[in-house]
Formats: sequence, C-alpha cells, structure tokens
Amino acid sequence: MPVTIEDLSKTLNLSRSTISKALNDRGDVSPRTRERVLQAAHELGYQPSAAARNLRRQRTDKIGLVVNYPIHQVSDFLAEFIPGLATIAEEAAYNLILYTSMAGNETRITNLCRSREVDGIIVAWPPRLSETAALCRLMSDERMPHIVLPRRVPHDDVSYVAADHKEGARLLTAHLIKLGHRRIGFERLPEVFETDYDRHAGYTTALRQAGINYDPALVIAADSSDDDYEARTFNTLMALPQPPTAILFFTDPAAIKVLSLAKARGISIPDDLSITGFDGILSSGVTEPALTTVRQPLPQMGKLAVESLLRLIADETIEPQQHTLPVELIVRRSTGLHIRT
Amino acid sequence: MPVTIEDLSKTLNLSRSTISKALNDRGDVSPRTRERVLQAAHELGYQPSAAARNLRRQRTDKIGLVVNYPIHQVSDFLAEFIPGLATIAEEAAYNLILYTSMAGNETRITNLCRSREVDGIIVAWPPRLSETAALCRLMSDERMPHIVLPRRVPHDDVSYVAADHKEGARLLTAHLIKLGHRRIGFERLPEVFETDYDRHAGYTTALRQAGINYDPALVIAADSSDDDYEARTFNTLMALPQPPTAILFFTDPAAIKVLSLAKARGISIPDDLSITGFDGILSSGVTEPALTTVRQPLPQMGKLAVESLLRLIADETIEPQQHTLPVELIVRRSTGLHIRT
DNA sequence: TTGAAAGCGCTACCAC
DNA sequence: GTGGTAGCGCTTTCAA
Repeated sequence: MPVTIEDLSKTLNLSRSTISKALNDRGDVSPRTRERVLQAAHELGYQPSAAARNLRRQRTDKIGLVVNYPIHQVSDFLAEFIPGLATIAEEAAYNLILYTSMAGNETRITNLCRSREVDGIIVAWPPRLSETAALCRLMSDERMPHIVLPRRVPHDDVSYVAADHKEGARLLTAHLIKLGHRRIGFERLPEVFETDYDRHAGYTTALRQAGINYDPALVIAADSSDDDYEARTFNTLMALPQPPTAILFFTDPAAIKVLSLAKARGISIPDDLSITGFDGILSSGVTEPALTTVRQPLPQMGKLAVESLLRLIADETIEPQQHTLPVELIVRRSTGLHIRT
Repeated sequence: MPVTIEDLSKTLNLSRSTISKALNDRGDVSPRTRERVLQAAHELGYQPSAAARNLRRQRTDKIGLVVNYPIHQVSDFLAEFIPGLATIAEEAAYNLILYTSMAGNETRITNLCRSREVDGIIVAWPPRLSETAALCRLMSDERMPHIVLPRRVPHDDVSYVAADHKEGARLLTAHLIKLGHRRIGFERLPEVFETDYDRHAGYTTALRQAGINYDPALVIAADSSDDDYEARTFNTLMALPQPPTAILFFTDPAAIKVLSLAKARGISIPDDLSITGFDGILSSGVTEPALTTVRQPLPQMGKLAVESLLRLIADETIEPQQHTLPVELIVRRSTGLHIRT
C-alpha cells in the first residue's frame, strides 16, 4: 500500500490539512512544522496520489495528443513533433497522453472531453475542413481548450500552429523559374484543405510574379487513398502533349517514389526533369540525386503548439492562438537548369 | 459543469448506486431501470469522471512509456513503435502516457510509481545494464508492473521484448563471408550492453562457422557520445596495414554517413568495400547504393510489449515475460563480391 | 431489485 | 499557525 497523507498525519500527530499546506507551500505553516513534514514525507516515501489530486483539483496536468489520421502514415512526422511537444509539456509539469485511433470519431472525442482526463487537446492532422470545424466546435462546447496541428484553419476562433505552405510552394516554384523552367507541373492534395490551398496559392503567385500563364493541365489533383497516386500524377503529366520540365510533388516520399519511376523509364533527373518534394524528411537528403525540398520547422511547431495550448488552459478567455511558421528552401540536386530548346 | 452521476440520480429519481450498477452492468438491475438509465445517460451526455473512477478503482487504465534516452536520438524508432504500442493499448481500453525526460532519474521514476498515475510502465532504451537492473528492482519494490524495450536484460526476473541481435549480426557476417570476404570489420557500441554483446556473439559465431580467425584489430568499440564516431571507426579500420574488405556498422545512420565519407575518399562501395547497417530504417532503402541491413520487427515488438505488460498488470504473480523476436536480413547493393587478390 | 452509506486520498474553507 | 470538516464523483458493500 502506498503511503498516504493520513499516514503522515498519524506519524507526525498533525492534521491532514496542515500537512497538505506544508507540502504545497500554501497557507501559513510554521517553518518548523514545514520542516518536519517535508522530512517525514521524504523518509516515508510519500508521493501524492494522482487520482485523488486530480479529483479534488479538477484538473490532471495532462494534455491529449489526438492523432486523427492513420497512425502509421504520420508516425514519421509524429517522431519529429514529439520531442518538442513532450519537452515543453514536461517543463511545465504536464504530460502527454496519446490517443491514436479516434480518426473522425466525434463520439470518442466528446467522451474524452467529458471524462476530463486531460486539461487540453492537441488535434493532429484532422480530416477535411468541415469535420475539423465541427470537431473544434464540439470541443469548444465542452469547454475543452484545444489547438490544431499542423494545419491552418481559416476560422477566426480556432487556434492552430501551421507552417507557411504558401511561401514554401512559392519558394520552390520561384527556384525552378530561376533555373529556366516555364512549364512546371504541380501536384495537389485537396483533402488536406488549407495546406493544399496555400501551396497552390504559392505556386500561382510565383508564376504570376514571373509573368508565366497558369496552365490548368499542369495541375493534378491527387487522392492519397489511391495507393499509387504519385505514379498517376507523374504519368498524367508526362503524357501531356507538352509535358512539364519540372514537377512539384506534394511530399518527399512521393518525389522519392518518382525518382525510381523516372530512372526505370530512362528519364534522367535533373537533366530531363526537375522534381521537388516537400517536408525535408531525413530520406530526402540521401537519395541519388538528393531532393530539393522545403523544410517545415516541426520541432518549433511542436513547442509552440504546447505553449499556446498551455496558455489557453491557463486562461480560457484569451484570444485564439494562430501561428504560421516560416519554412526553409533546401536546394539539392534533383532540380537543375532547363536549357531552352 | 459536466454531468455527474448525481445529476442522473435526480433526473431519474434513482439512487446513485443503482445508476452506477446499471451503467457498469454490475449487480442486479431490472431491465426496465437499466434501459431508463442508459437512455438518460445518453440524453444528458453523461460520461464518468476519469479522476473519480481512478481514485475509487485504484487503477487508471493508462500505461507509461518512459523513454530513457535523449528523445531526439530515438524519435525515429519511437515512431515505429508507437503505432503498435498505441493500437494494442487502445484495443484493451488503455492509453499511453509519454514520459520523455527522466533518463537515469531514479527519483522521478519512483515518484511516478508512487503517484499511481499509470498501471504499468514500458521502459524504453534504458541506460547501461547496472542502471537498468536498479531501475527494474525499484519498480518491483513499488509493485509496478514493467517491461524493458527493446533490450534484452540477462536477469531471470526482468521482463523484456528485444530483437534477435545475435542472429542479425550472424546473418550479416555470413552473408559477407559467402560473398568472399575474410577480413570483416565490426563496430561495437558497448553502452547498449546486451545488444552489443549479442551482436558481437553473432559476428564471432559466423566467423567460427566459416573457420575464419577472429582478429581483434578488426573490432572497434565506438562511443556514441563522440559526435563523429562512425568516421572514427571507418578511419581506424581503413588505416590498418591490412584493412578489411567489409565492415558491419552498428546502425543504418552510421553506415549512411560512411557512404558519403567513402565517396569523398574515392572508395567505391561495394566494389572496394562492402558495408552494412542495422535496423532497416526508411532511408537505408533510398541511398546510392542502398544499404544491406537487418530489420527488427519494431511494430510487432511494440505490440508484444504492450500485450505482455497487460498480462503482468492483470496478474502480478505471472512469470516474467521474456521475448526475443526474429530479425530479417535485407540484402541490397552496399555489399558485393570480394575478388581474392 | 433498489438504496443508504462509507470511503478512495486529497485540498480548501473556516473556525479556533 | 493549526485542525475539523466537507466534498470532488465514483463504486461497493450491506441492508431493506
């Protein structure tokens, strides 16, 4: 049986309240008493029961990380977020509870809110926009502080931390234009709503700034439920009467797959075709050629998400926390000069 | 304010006990009453308070994942474990709480045990053997069910889930021998105790089976606190009067680093030198040449760890759970024939 | 079949 | 400066 405050009380002939005060530095306790209590607590190995504390204080000092996406598809990203998330949380004496299998399950989220087993929720990779909005409203109704990661939500009252995807796509496109490319393929992934929207906006912005006409034939909407979507994007674009000389893929893994596809077809990268990824995962640096890509500041995003959430927990009347973090263009060997013919 | 059992009680004019029984399918409750309770619970949106439940039942339905290693150094592995861990846990109605910054901190682990905020602990990447043993004894003293991952612990009373590193190293070595290599370099990492020991045993076994003499000069003990240890291993071995024609590195990232080191030095892989990694991370498949390596069944290991821990939680008198899982040799292009001179 | 009451371990209020 | 007491929300005897 663990040592309880009652045991201390008996040992020291002091009331439970006094002991509690001494232990929590609350109220007036004589220095001498404090000392005795601390001493005895240490000797007996007293540690307050988390459950009893939680019940009494009506908070748990835990935050929930709700992963709203097939977990194995995002575990790479998770790995980069977790150090930031967990470190900041623990510095603030909070812990992280992982909830992985509640994708799109409103009931389970509702129950999580109502059971009050966490003080706040980080919603990671929520599904399409309408569902995300519904989820957030639901949590608001339950008065559960929450923040969306890593996606921008275009609603004034929703907190989120995201990367600047518009600028990322703009940087990549501008980089290709500078290399002489004029026909630049672009892969979309509409299901990730604002992320997709922002990237597309960055792409068109770069084209406009360079005075290049937007050609809808060069823009392919992919569907990640299709196992082979990157191949489809690639094939569709290369089958065009005038195929592009460069393609922006939606993710690094997509671009990496295309690397081998191209090799198999005798298309040399970057001599015949430049391609880019997005995210800057570890693998993107070791392929042959290494990928030109854009890196999101995942560790900082994780930190910021927790910091913002803690702020929302501390004061629920605070304004929504909306953060868009800068990205970094990484130029490597998968993009090269386009020689005009 | 959340709906409590008391609210239901008032609404239905039933006692709290009856409601609790109806909700938990316990005791005898008339079907009609049961129905009414369930109905009202649903309508009012009742969800039991986790804290109150935990306090009363003296358990939390949570398991702790204590990461005993600088988190950013293992987050890649963590990512591969987490899907298995979390999925199995959630199927059994448990959740995972992450504790990342308690490396080597016995006090914090003790406190975690005493606060009873988890029902069991998975100790991931514990430090050197003696500390691991101390940690496990400590948890045993606190009667906290626990299991070590992903390392074998050579004590009868400690539960663990590990991969078969001995067989992994044996497979790699035998593969190289079959390719004609006789002088095979081997990198050790003593700090990971049994893992290192087992790998070394696999290496020597393969040599012995092939009738090759063990040459201590070919075995380098690395120190991961040295930022550049793989370069040091590589340089030391290649500076030998008779350098090896193949080297087993301790991890994939180490081998990947050496890939570029070798290229910079004009050493062709695998023509001049064969190298292998260990772990089979994603990147190992996209390098040029791709790495020959050994894959640990991380997802299964995660699953098994949770299953075993749940068993220990359910029945603390059960025998220790010790599991060593088979590994898989992945032959790729970083190893090639050695032509005798 | 239902209900009253005790109590899990803690904190906070209010007397003293 | 200290202690008595109530109560957080639930489950579990035990009695009716």
